[in-house]
Amino acid sequence: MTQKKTPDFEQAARRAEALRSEIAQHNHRYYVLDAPVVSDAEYDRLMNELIGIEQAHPDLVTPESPTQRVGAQPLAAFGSLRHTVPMRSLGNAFDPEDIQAFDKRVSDLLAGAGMLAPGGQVEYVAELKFDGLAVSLRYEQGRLTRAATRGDGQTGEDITSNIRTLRSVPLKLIGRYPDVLEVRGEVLMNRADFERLNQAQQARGEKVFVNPRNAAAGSLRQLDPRITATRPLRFFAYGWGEIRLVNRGQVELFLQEAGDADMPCDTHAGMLEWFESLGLPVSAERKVVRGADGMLGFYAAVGAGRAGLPFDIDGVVYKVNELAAQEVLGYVARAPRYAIAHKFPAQEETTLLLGIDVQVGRTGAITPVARLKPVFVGGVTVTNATLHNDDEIRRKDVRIGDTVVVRRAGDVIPEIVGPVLELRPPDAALFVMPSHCPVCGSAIERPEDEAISRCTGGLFCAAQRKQSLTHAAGRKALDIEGLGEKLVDQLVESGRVKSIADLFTLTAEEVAAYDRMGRKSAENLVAALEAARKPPLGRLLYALGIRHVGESTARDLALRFGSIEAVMAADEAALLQVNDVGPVVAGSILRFFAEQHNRDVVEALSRAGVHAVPPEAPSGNNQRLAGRTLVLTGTMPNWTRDEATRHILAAGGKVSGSVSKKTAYVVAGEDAGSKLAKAQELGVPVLDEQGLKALLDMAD
DNA sequence: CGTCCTCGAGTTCC
DNA sequence: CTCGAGGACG
Repeated sequence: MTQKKTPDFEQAARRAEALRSEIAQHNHRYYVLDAPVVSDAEYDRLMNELIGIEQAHPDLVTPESPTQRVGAQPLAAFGSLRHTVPMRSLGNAFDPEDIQAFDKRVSDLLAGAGMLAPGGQVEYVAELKFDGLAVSLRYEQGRLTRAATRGDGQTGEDITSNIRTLRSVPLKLIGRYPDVLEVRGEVLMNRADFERLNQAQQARGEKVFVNPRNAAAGSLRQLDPRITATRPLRFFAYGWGEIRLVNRGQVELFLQEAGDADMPCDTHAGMLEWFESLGLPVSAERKVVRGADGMLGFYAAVGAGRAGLPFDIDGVVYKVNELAAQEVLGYVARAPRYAIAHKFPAQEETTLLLGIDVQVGRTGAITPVARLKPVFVGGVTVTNATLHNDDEIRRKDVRIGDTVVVRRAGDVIPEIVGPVLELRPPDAALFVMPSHCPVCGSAIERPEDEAISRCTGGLFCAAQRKQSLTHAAGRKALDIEGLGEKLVDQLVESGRVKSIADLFTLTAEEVAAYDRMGRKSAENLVAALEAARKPPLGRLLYALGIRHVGESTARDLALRFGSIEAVMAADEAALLQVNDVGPVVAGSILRFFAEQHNRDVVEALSRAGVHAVPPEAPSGNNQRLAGRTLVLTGTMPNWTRDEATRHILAAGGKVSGSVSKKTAYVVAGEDAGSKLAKAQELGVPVLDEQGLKALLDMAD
């Protein structure tokens, strides 16, 4: 084989060029238009063919070849790059009033400049505000030459070789591109890709990322572009810095002369379309709107569809559409006057972890609780967050003094997501589980195979005594209204109340003597106690707080045994007959009633006039739900969850908390959550309140 | 013995 | 709501 095969070489060159253009087109279709026309396998085949040709003819390799995305060697450090046009930040708005004020300011200024007819409405482009990293890409003669992070707005880090690995970023523009184009946009990661990346990181024992934003930032700040190449990063263009247009090859024009006939467009919306025609990815979630109402409408629509987006956003952005109008409005300090960011209430914030205290639960469970520097997140101020247990703290690697990310996800309960390691002070302290209960001084033990540490003090521990009283007074137990935490504290500390039974000997006079208790509330409490003297047996059993006996098991025990004496007399074999009672639960019940002080409480309750009502045998008429399990989710228009539960139980059905194949129906109300999705996934029939009533033959 | 289902327990803020 | 773990079932 000789090398002098000119026709061969030319054929290879043509083929290589054709392949590059085809691969670039597929990239464009896949990453920009989101409409691929070839399979991954076919794409790989094209790529492999190109690699083959380039290996045979190294002269044919060009910097824009898709094989060269990961060409550069690892860097020792990032260089810095100065932005020719600064990357500015935007003013922030949080309320509708802020937006109305913004619209008024813009309208007044434009009307003053004669650019808006009296009473006319300003046109804006509304876009998403991505929760990623702002970057600037510089194209010269259509070729990607430089890429930089935002940095301080004047100077950023040179991340050119990392940006080149993003397949959604074209290495070469298509169509009628200008001499120089600086594109501003955002690099981000889809939530699903972020989850997958973290799983892989964990499996390899490498550090996991706190959120998609941090993952994107970490990926972009890799000194080795080969690592960046493996990370699923996306890019969206939304603005520009320097633009140099060539007018018949001679005259240089800058954006500051927008409105000039040689600009390819005279609106922001037109500019975004132009970007698309150059092969740059632009988010389709954008809209031209008019006035404050138009902006707020977009905000509401995006807010409603937010969970359905594949990536995180922290709000929306409005920009005056006319470029000439933007120019008139100009800048104030560092932010443009023609644009504003309308932020969603943050769902994640960072704050300082001041300390970790422990709480003692009803069963003695010791729960570490994070004390946080108060932080406003998702509409409320958060100061505490549970850390669950030792393992959890170690898994998340949070230390006292850390700056931590706090989240209030879909639900209400705040959660510590993880520490921001870059901000960890050198003296950050590890949490140490105390060896003795902070309340009663008893030893804290953690069984070999369990995650929870427990105070061994039992009811000797004031904390456990208080918690068990609160539990017994709860809505699902004896339902004693007016017995709040403050009063329980006082009753226990004064020694007046040692067990549930003592509650029923309280008089209004006595209660009124305690702090913050008026005559009236004391009487209300005594009345509530009176009403609680005839609880259904299941509720009384639940109120006792036997380990592993919850609401549902207590009800099953009541159904089988009919009286508390019968439960106390039952042996293991008898207990095992009950639904959901196995050796562990049976052992727990036997041990509970073997304790003399627990038998004493039952006895004292009876003397205080508390007599449980045996459960009615299921009434024969209307047992249409017998043996069926239903799951409730969301808020129903008329019934509360408890009411619906009662009706279902009365019809012989069961209510469970989780959806599975065995679930007969899911009853979904307003704001139904993940359970509805699960039901649809498993093909479980879904009812609304009307449907449930029809099922119960109670339709109104 | 393994897998799936369900129950229990703990939790924040207003 | 979510996690962990006990129980039921194949």
